[in-house]
Amino acid sequence: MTVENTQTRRAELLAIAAGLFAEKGFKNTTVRDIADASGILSGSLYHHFDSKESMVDEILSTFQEELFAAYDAVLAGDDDARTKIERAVRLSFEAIDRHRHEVAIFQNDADHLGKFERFGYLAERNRQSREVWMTLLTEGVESGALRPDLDVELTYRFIRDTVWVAVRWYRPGGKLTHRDIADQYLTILLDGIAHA
Amino acid sequence: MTVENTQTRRAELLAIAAGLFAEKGFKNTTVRDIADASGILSGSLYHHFDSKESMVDEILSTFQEELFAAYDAVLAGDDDARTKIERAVRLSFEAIDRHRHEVAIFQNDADHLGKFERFGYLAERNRQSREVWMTLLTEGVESGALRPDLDVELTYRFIRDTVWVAVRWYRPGGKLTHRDIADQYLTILLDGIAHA
DNA sequence: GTCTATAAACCGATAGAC
DNA sequence: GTCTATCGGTTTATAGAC
Repeated sequence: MTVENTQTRRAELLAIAAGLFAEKGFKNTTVRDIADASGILSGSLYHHFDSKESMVDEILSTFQEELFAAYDAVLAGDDDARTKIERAVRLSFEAIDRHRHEVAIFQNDADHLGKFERFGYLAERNRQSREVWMTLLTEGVESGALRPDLDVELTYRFIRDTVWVAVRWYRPGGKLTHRDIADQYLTILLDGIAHA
Repeated sequence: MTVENTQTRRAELLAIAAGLFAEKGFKNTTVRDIADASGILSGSLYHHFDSKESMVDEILSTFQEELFAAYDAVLAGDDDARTKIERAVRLSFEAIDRHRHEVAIFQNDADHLGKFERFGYLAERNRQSREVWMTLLTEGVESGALRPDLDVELTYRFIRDTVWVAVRWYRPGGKLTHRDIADQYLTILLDGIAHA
């Protein structure tokens, strides 16, 4: 088998594993589940990967690398504060659309996995995410785009939670695109649901 | 042992189990974990409960009964639409404060448990919750309290998600009380974060 | 009401044939 | 690259002594 096909097979297996991890949880997914879904036996998986842990490791680290590169691009841009916040929110919903398995795994299992040394980068990424949002929100308040009496820390948690938790019900190909949902969420977040 | 003490012991064991289920997840908590934390051996737990499943069943059903009685009281009241929405939100944060283990278990494990017949009432409670919020929001739009162009279905999901997901970081005795958090969340939800 | 002891099933992972 | 076969450990749950 060529190098290309080997890497393709590896990616295929990881995609199958990601779907199962997202659906059932990491601990609740057995290597036999992954092997069954892949049409091979459990022992054969160990030709491709060291362990079940190394599979979820590769899934999460690859995703996080791509996600944070996108956040960095927003931060480095020269848009005003409000536009940057909008871009960061839209980017997150796009990640849910394109990588919903990875987002779901991160949401459901990162806390537990993060306790092990091997997954220390997950906690580091959490800090990095907090820094991105706190920077954007503080800039927003200082520039007058956001209400001056805002509790920035609480607002950060509010945005983080509301955005990522949408992975629980969002399905690509549904009535609303990820762009529609981002629009609606931004309207509520910025202007509220009360009648003006 | 008296009936009172027997029931007290049962409640003690359930409280210990709830804490572990909330922290590590239902599947990831072993009966040995529960027994260890209770100061007895795993076999002894089966004198009190049929199975691990029946423990989480009792924990969740008891909590849901109390929670939905509270929602019903809000619906049955004669407050205006906006006040009812505020009361329902505050009530949810109070539930997170008083029953955070139960809320966490519901958030993390209800989807998976709900697939089994025994836990069919979880899906039924979800429908009931949706009905409560859809009623409140529709009433809010029709009375002019909420923006007329609101996507009610999406707003329902937004509120549901944002409220319950707070159980991930809220800890009683922290800097902010559950009342403080409800106030801030309602301000953001109703009026947004943008500068007027 | 708790303990001792253990059954029966399931889990992650390995060794070696093909 | 996959299969056969299996090891060692863990899990839920049970039976019976105390």
